[in-house]
Amino acid sequence: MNSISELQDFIINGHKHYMPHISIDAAIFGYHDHQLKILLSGYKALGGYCLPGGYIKRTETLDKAANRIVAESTSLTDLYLKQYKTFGDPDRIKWSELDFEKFSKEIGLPYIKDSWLIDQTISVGYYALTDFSLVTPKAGLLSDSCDWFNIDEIPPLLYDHDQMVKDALHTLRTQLYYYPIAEKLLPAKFTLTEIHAVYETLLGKKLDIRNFPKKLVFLGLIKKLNEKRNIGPHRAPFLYKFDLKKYTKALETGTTLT
Amino acid sequence: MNSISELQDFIINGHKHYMPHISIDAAIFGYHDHQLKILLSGYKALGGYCLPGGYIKRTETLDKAANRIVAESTSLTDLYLKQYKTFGDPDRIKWSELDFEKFSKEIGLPYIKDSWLIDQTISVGYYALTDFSLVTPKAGLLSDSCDWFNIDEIPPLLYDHDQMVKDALHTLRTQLYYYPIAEKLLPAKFTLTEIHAVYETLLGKKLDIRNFPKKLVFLGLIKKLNEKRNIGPHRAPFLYKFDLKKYTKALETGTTLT
DNA sequence: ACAAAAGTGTTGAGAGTACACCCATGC
DNA sequence: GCATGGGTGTACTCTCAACACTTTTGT
Repeated sequence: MNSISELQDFIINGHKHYMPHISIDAAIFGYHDHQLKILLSGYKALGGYCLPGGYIKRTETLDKAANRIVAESTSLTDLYLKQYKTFGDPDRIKWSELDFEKFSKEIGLPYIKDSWLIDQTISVGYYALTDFSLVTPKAGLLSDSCDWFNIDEIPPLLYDHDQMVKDALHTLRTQLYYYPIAEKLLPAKFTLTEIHAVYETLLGKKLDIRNFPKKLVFLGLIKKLNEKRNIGPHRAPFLYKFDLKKYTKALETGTTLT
Repeated sequence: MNSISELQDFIINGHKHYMPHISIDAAIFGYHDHQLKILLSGYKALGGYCLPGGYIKRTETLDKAANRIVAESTSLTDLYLKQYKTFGDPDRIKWSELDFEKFSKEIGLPYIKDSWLIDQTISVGYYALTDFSLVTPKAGLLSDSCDWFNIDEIPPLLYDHDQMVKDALHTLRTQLYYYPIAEKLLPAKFTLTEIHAVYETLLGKKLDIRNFPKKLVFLGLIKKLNEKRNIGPHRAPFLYKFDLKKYTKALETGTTLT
């Protein structure tokens, strides 16, 4: 947690710089070596975990805000963040004055009436994917911790964040063949075995190793290079790279139907 | 436009019932007899057209708010409204105090300082499809008119609403084979010719009449019935109906990939 | 019998799926 | 020469796209 004075300023003056009632929550998935994790922020005062989130500055686009918010909990700056859904049920976040008073006490601040943080909040959901071994999570302004959790060992989350994770994962899996989501997970040049492991782990199922490269090359996602990597005692595998030109072209035209 | 007192109350007290900084804008597409239109609200004071929109009550879910807002400009209550994207660039709506003062003057109201309507607004985009011959558009609280426009005769819209329409239409077209979007356009039992015309018009291109029914039946969207309709001097066509069970099943499982 | 609309069948090309064996390398 | 991991090819099925003629019905 940051300094008390910084926090106090945020609570008192935040509405001058941030828009009230609207937040961004980010489902950051982390892959490494056959493992899929997700980044969760812990809030002692609230007694639970959430997706890392934050408010939108009045000068920012949504995408920029999402990037900044993620950078604040990960120090990552070039993620491929994608908006997937906006959540706005009136009971999704129930911060009453009472809760806020309690919260203020917990974090050792005087209770400030009519804070801009009170009241319901609509949240724009973003997701991204990164290599969790390269990330040192850090707590945000309001949160006490930020850590990687295995995707199938997620504790029950606060508010509607369970649903957010579920929707984000579903979107991620659906879009894995159409957007360069996995690009940040792999080195610029990678082997089939590596990307195969990524896709199997993300989708949570086995993919036939013989059909897999055919499909990806056919879709234009990856390109075979004329280089091999030396991996010691075994046959040297060919290297591949993402072919982002084709991705973006496909994005513009959209799905076409006869 | 509604009564001045109602409007004044909305401007002064709206923030008690509605959330500031967040709106919903709806791209309502209308089909009838080979024509595709879109519903636009006219604002004299702003000198232009927008998608019909509104604010979210503090007690509503987003979906409910979208339905209410649409009902306010169409009297339609059972649309299949779908959230497609949230728009939040800081310069997308530039209502400064000055603009608002001018607007107040135009509509014949005293200028109210620090209105909750000032300031930037993030907007959640929804779209839907209906039969425009069944709809009598009506102006909303703030707008002066509401009318159907042919899809290729849309005037340049205010703010970023051109982009909103473009994105909505793209989403609509992409999802036409996977969600029951067109269901409200056709009677419960319809002929191939009818649904064929709908799909051609919505997608803006010719669809081979011989392949078309094969595809729709294969996807499980429609089901052939054992009935015909008498259409006078011609061969009686078979009737079909939407098979919503399969739709919803497909929705839950999501796109699965090998 | 004719005008108007409905309906249908085949073929070739390309993508998806399932399946099992050989290759290269370092020790 | 063997252990380890890398890499590929074929056959079947299914979907997609392109294409034009026959059937029904009322007048």
